[in-house]
Amino acid sequence: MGDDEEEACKCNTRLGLGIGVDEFTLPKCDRAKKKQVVCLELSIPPHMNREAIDADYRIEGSSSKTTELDKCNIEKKKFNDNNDDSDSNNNNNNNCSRKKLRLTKEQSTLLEESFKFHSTLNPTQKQTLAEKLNLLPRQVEVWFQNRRARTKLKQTEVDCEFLKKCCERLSDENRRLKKEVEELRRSLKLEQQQRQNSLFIQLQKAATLTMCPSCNKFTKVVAATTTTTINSTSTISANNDNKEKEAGAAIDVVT
DNA sequence: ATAGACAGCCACTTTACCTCA
DNA sequence: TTTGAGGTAAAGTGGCTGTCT
Repeated sequence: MGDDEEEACKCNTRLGLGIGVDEFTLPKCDRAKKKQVVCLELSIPPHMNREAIDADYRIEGSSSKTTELDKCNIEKKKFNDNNDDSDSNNNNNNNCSRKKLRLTKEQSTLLEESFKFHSTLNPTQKQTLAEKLNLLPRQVEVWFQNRRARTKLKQTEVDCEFLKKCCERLSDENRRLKKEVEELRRSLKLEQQQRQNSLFIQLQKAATLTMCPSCNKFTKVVAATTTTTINSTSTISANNDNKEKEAGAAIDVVT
């Protein structure tokens, strides 16, 4: 049992919450006793001191070309050198598997440039790029997948904005056309009303004329008392333009 | 022609890490 | 100085499709 393990047994700084027995998360001393515990693991792996963690968590900006995965492997190697126990090794693997890779600026730039050139990679290109960047081909592949997703998302946002603007423009146009239609309807209605009014007046005038069956002359009956005889050929014109004139004349006659 | 293995991609999700209030 | 929320990006997962045997 290593010193770290001993320390963990003496001073168990773990928070536990779980169901069943998790032998991997138990210190060896507890494992040996097969303690049944409920635990929430919140512990710093014994092989990682504070400096190691801090260094690992701040790769960006570092001039080192070493990747997280490499570091992980280094850590694994270190750990394996110090610990022969396979259970502890598994625990270490679990911790490393989800440590997040932070790409350096150089790596990001090179990946971006390759992406500009071709958004998908064939296996050879992937391998070459991975070697160039000191990354795993899988990491390059994942980066390209995520990059494609980001591009698509951005394009969707752009499209969405464009469609929104189109929609606004069409709504405005629709409102404008509706208004125009409404105005046209109103003026048409007014015109119709005016026509009806003038027709009505003409009809009224026509109703006041009677034709004498014997002499074929129109007689305008103004009132019960006064009548005037008008020559049909001269005063009744088919021409609508003259109707107003006639109406005026009729009024003169009436007086 | 068909079934199964496999690889690659995508959509969605999880997780580690960072920034900022 | 600490802390929690929210954002970002790497990585995990599952489904789909095309290719090969």
